[in-house]
Amino acid sequence: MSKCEQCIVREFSSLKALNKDELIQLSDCKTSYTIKKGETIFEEGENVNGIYCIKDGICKLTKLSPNGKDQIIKLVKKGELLGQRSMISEEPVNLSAVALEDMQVCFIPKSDIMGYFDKNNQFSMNVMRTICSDLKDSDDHMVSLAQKTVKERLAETLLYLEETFGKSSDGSLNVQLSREELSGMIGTATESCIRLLSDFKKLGLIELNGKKIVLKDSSKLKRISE
Amino acid sequence: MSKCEQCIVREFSSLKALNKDELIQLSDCKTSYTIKKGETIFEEGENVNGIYCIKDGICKLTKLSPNGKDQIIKLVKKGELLGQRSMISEEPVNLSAVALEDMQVCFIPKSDIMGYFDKNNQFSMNVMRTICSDLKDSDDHMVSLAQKTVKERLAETLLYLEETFGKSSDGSLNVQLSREELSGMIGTATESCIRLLSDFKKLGLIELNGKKIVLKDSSKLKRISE
DNA sequence: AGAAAAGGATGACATTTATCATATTAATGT
DNA sequence: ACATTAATATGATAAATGTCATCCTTTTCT
Repeated sequence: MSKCEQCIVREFSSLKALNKDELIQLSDCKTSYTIKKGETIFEEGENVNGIYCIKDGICKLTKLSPNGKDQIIKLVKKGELLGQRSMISEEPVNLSAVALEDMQVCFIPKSDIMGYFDKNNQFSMNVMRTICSDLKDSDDHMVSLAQKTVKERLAETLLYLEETFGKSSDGSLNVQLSREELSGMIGTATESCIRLLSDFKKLGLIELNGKKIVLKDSSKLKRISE
Repeated sequence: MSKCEQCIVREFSSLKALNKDELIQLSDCKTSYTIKKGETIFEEGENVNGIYCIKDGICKLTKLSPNGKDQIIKLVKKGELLGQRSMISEEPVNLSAVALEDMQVCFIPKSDIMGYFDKNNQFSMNVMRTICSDLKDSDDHMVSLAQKTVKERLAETLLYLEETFGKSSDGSLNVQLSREELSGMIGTATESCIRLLSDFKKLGLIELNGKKIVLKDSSKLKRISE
């Protein structure tokens, strides 16, 4: 069993407020899982009863629309926590979490984490600030979806992906999404997304190589995204 | 100066966790304002440095899109608080608040409310739960904007307005929005919104009388909204 | 009251986006 | 390795939505 106090990713989340003793305690109650690409961590409507700490990998948070399509609400990466909102609201999770690549996650039962919520003020403030930040992002995203064209949203999303996940050695985005998933992020039909990617490629803004996408002209993409 | 401990609307917000002494203290530091319809309470980017408690009236929270249109993120009514997210994040507000009708609001400086945040656990939990609920609503709204047609969103919004604000004695929605504002809620061009309202009227789903809207067939609207 | 401005409604048309069909390419299972 | 399936790509077309122009109605101002 790996030890929380030696785990680097805790520094990136609200857990950084916990002291050494608290982290040692945490190590005893957590469960580690390996999640394969495509597997579900939890599903919309489930009672999760705890939080997941992402040690490695990226997952998507999706919500099923009545039309049968999955809307991607957020991508979550190494160092972030899942299930905080649900834990505080004492409600089932409202989103599904599905791995986009192989993941390492640790599950901490609600009973074990809620104690720090009362005792460790800094920790609860961190959680609150994270949720506030999510809310702000959500507001911004809403304006995009409501007011921007699909083309603008695609450009915006590509820039967001590069900014958030960086690029790998070959220059391509460090997160691989299927065309369908990318469509699920920008809220459009898969074919429309593919078509616009082709357009961007013809305009020399990006390069496509299977799932790999390289941004060639970020400043022009930036201009399109507004 | 009116007294918080005698104010009924506190029961509807996170403030219900405060005890009598705390409320009496609050009365001394709050400032009451009358806001006329159309006036701005605060603007996107401002440092608000406190929260507003809405004693009476309704306001819209909007965010300006790069295309120049105002997207309405949320409507807020009597009993609710404004500026909580900004206060916790210690950031400028990300939304503007504009009165949709004459309002009574009380402003409580951050310095006076933050104390309860540490001392009164129930109060801070209430605030958190409110923000969590906003986040959940925001996620739902996002899926609507991304995946539903304008017609579906209009039907959904009309039902939401009736559910949230009720109807007045003549059966019309108890909140009056201009066509432009309604468009700003559903994320569409004003003309498109007007056209669809006319369609709904021709189908006998609603009645229009100036700004007044009466829902005549909620179950059919419900069916359209999915 | 009357003028001016704002808001609402509607037609004509352009543009964007979705849908359906089908081809091509890549991934997967046995 | 080959068949099967899934993912990507593209064309043709329909449907949804936005834009511009114009007219009508209501509100506001003096």
